[in-house]
Amino acid sequence: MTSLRSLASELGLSVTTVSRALDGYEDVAVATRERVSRAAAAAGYRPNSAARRLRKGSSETVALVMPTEPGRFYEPVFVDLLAVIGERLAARHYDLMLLAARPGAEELAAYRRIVKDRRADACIIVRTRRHDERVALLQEAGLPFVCHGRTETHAPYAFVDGDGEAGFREVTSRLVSLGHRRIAHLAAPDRFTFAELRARGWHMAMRAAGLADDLKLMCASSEEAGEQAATELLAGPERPTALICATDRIAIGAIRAVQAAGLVAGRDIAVTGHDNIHASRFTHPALTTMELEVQPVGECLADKLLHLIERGMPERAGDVFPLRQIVRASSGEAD
Amino acid sequence: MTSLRSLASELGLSVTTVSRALDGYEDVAVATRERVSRAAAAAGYRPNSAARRLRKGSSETVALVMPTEPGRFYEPVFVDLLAVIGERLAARHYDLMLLAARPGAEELAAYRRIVKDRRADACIIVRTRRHDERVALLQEAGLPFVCHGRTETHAPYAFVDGDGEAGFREVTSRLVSLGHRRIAHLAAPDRFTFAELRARGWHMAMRAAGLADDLKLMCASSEEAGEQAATELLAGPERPTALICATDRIAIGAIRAVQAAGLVAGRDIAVTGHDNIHASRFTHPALTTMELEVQPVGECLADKLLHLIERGMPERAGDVFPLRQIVRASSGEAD
DNA sequence: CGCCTCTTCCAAAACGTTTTGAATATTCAT
DNA sequence: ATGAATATTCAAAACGTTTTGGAAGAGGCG
Repeated sequence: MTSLRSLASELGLSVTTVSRALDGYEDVAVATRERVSRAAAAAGYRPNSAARRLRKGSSETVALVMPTEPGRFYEPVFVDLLAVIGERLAARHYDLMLLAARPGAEELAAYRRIVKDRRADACIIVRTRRHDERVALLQEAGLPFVCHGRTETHAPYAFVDGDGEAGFREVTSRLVSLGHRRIAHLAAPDRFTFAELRARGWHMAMRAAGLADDLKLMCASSEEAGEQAATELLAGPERPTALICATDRIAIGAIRAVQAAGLVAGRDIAVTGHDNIHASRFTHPALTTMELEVQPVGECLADKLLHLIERGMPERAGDVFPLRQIVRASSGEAD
Repeated sequence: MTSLRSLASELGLSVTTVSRALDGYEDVAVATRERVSRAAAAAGYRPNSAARRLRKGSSETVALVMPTEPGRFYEPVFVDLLAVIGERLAARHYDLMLLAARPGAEELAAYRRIVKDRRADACIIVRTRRHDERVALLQEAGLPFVCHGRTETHAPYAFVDGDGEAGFREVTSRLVSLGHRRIAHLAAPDRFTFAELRARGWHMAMRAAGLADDLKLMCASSEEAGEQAATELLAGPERPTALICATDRIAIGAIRAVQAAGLVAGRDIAVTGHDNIHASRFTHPALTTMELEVQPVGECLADKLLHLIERGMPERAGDVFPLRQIVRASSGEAD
């Protein structure tokens, strides 16, 4: 392990000069700077991170606390997101630290530790909620963070999100133009911002079409909850002809409910979801859904994070990405 | 942020004594030790990790390099595994660092950096291959590591794995006892150890039953590859009556191939997989498969890692966990 | 009392950087 | 030639911990 000192003695320079040369300071002669850079590159020198962190008081690390709800199902896309972010951060010599904590007290304690011990220079918040204590905590502590998803707060904050509202407006309008009139929405729990936004999209499209937007039921994002909620809607006085579901998991449950009612999804009743999870390709009929592309989102998130750490709040604090609509058989649009 | 120094001056002791008291050294009076512990607990003191790392020369970090093959599909279970491991490590004040790198040169470079800069005290190797350069590299470097999955090496090494061989023996025998005679195996690429082991299980069960074990095709672990390989087998001279697939993704493709051939999976042809991925519940018919429980595996892996770091190779270097068989309709066993 | 052993504590060094404040050359204007 | 300004370089301090190598005091023994 080459240290600054060995480099310095090898070059006949002081440690100070070598350090400043590598950091590109103006007060070291150009010739020296180049000589040092060459020697450092040749030796494969990388500053000792512990020493650097100790001295600078920063950790060159980004933390991500995973909310590990028991039995929670993670979309594979989450891993891809981690990969994209990790790669982007690594290119700038930042580490990605992963913590796991159950939402609630344990989760907040994890964030507090990060803040107090300065374990990380910034945080990534995922599965953002409408009223999010994590956001409040980090804002108060002044620790940079970027949300994957939006929250409701006064203070400006950085986020990256998919345009769920537009996405659900679009799918709703499509079904309206196919002749559907009783279009129901199976919403996710409204503590999550994404659930609120998707519901809003459906509401807006329904009103724009002059249709009643009261066929709405809220349920957890699981197949079981979706099946139960859909069953309830199908048994109601005004049976809907379409079920717009907040997530694919809910939609998969809804398809089962439709089958159980002796109906055929995609023919008698249109069903749509959101996420394009792997399973959505293999339901019967295959699920019409929409998805957020992971690569640009991950890169945007990482870039915002770096900007936030090194240069403060970026010009555009929040970025909303369009969703890609994926039309399959379950929505009865195929012809 | 309370430092050792502030604690010391508050207690009227030297920094040395406080440090040693907290580390439980014998050469500090019991009374003092307790007084210090109490004060530290009250102040919520945690040693500055950068300083600690710098001084001790260890990083108190475990690294996991994700192989990010382009378009690679991650099972959600991978995230759960991360969560379990992360939690277990956190309890012992170890951080989990996540790196992303494409298999090959980039991946090895990542490991080399970890070794050279001592970025981590240990590594976790996932998706272990039969001839694994990562294993060789870490063994040579003397950096502790635990594999998720097995490899082929002379030197002893630590691993945690599912008993794919027994699992595939079992499912094969079950089908034999149902009357199947031409049972094919759709194997995953044999550079992965798991593929080899699962194939071996199938081989052994077939031979034990006195059946020919030549109906075997290798393909990538994707729906497309599975479909193509199954189509080929189904078109062969001796059409198999059962397709034992190395992974659920292959099996899902196989089910499609069966349908495309005008046959019914679970009635005309039995299909089975491995992994119990989310989608396996929603194929038609639902897929018979097997799974490795993530909680005990993750905990075992983390414990091995900690043992390796702090006390060297554990008594039992490798642990093989039984697989849970999940019988659904696709194997025609349901009646 | 002198010597030794234990017990308990501590000052100082060390880990490898970055940063501060200053010293030493060099150049330029007068 | 002299002083000021500028361009380079560097020694030393600092970051907060752990570890080394004693020191001071208490107690026991001859």
